[in-house]
Amino acid sequence: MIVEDHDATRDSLVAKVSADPALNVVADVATLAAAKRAYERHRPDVLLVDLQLPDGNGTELIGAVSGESLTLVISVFGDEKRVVGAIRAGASGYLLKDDDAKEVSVAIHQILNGQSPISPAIASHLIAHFQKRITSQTDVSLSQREQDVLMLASKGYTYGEIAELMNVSANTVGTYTKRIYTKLEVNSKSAAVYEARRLGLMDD
Amino acid sequence: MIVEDHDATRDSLVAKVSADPALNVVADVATLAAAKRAYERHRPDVLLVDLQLPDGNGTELIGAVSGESLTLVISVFGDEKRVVGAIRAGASGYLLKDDDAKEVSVAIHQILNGQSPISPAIASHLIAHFQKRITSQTDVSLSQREQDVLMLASKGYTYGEIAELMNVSANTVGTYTKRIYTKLEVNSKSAAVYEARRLGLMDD
DNA sequence: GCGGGTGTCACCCGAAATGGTGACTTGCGC
DNA sequence: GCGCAAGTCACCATTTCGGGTGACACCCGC
Repeated sequence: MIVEDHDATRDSLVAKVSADPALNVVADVATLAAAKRAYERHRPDVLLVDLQLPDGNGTELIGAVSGESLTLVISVFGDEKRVVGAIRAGASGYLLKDDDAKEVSVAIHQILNGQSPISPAIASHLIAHFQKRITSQTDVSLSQREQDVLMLASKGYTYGEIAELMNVSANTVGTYTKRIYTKLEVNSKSAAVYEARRLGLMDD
Repeated sequence: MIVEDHDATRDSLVAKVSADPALNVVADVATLAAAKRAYERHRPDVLLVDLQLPDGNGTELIGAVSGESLTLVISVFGDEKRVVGAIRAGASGYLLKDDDAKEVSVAIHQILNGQSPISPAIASHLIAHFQKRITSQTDVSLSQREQDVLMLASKGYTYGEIAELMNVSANTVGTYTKRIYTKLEVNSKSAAVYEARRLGLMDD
């Protein structure tokens, strides 16, 4: 199914997909509302969706069908917000319109095979998200025991419970905790957990 | 600079890159140790690196040069651990050897332009990481005020301070906090922060 | 219109955390 | 061998939190 408001582009997509004997276009629509109706009727395996629609945002549609159908975003826009939003919502691929849309049918097959076709210009945003914490890292590091304490604290254990789990005294846990606070420049467990995660200091 | 232990593959890469008049191979090596030496001597703009090297892991090299040079992984392996590790370490692109390595020079140019060429089979792992929380989400949701409280709590503010910042009474903050605990099934601020982040309930 | 979620506030108490200080040992680097 | 990070423990005062209970008002959906 194809969701794209620009008539010429939509027709072009329909043509490209139809050209592949293994693929079948069950519906092509221009608005979010029409897309929702058509989706219920046809339940397509894969949706090609444009993010910018006259009556709403394609991301919404992606979120709605996520888990039921696969979606491939085809957009002219490649800003970080849109990209991350679409991926978060459940998109399996993201192609820039001019860039790679020539080979839509290839991309569709890739998606059906569990792969994720992504234009290089788009992928850089995803990667940036992954690396954000790492690159902006300060030179703090937590010792093993400190990490252990933080990990357990983040799960809601009290000093006493952590002490038992680590086989040390509760006072020791207190000492570690204070050292963590000093290193991370915070003064509470919650802030420590937040900072540690933000800085990528916890191995999840 | 090219880091690849398999002779034939390395030669092939060198040939492909050299064929592009805009690119210049300053060094091609087969081991991690040689790579480190060559890196210091040449300081290349871009490194093509294989993850599997006889004397160590390519990810290590990526981490070492991260911030100074750009790296493109070219590997036969596409398992999640390796992919995420390499990206985390700072790689800007990741191509599967057979899959897309034909167009290495194109990929290098993309990288130099701030883009990130990634094989579809690889990208799916990154995307999976992004969506992990979303797909496995339970149906909890926090109200606006609850999110506000959590956000401030995660920065280390006490009930009293949060109350001031939100212009409500400290008791109210306590109420919100307890409601958060109930929803997330936790019983401390740190666990709440941890859970909320894990579930993607906080907009960072 | 009733129930439920949300927003708001209050009081109470015991448990827990925070903050400060001090101290001993081990191991590693210079 | 000295210094410093790390691991270990202790004591103490003050603050904060967690959990329980109760209350009232608003708004939205069924």
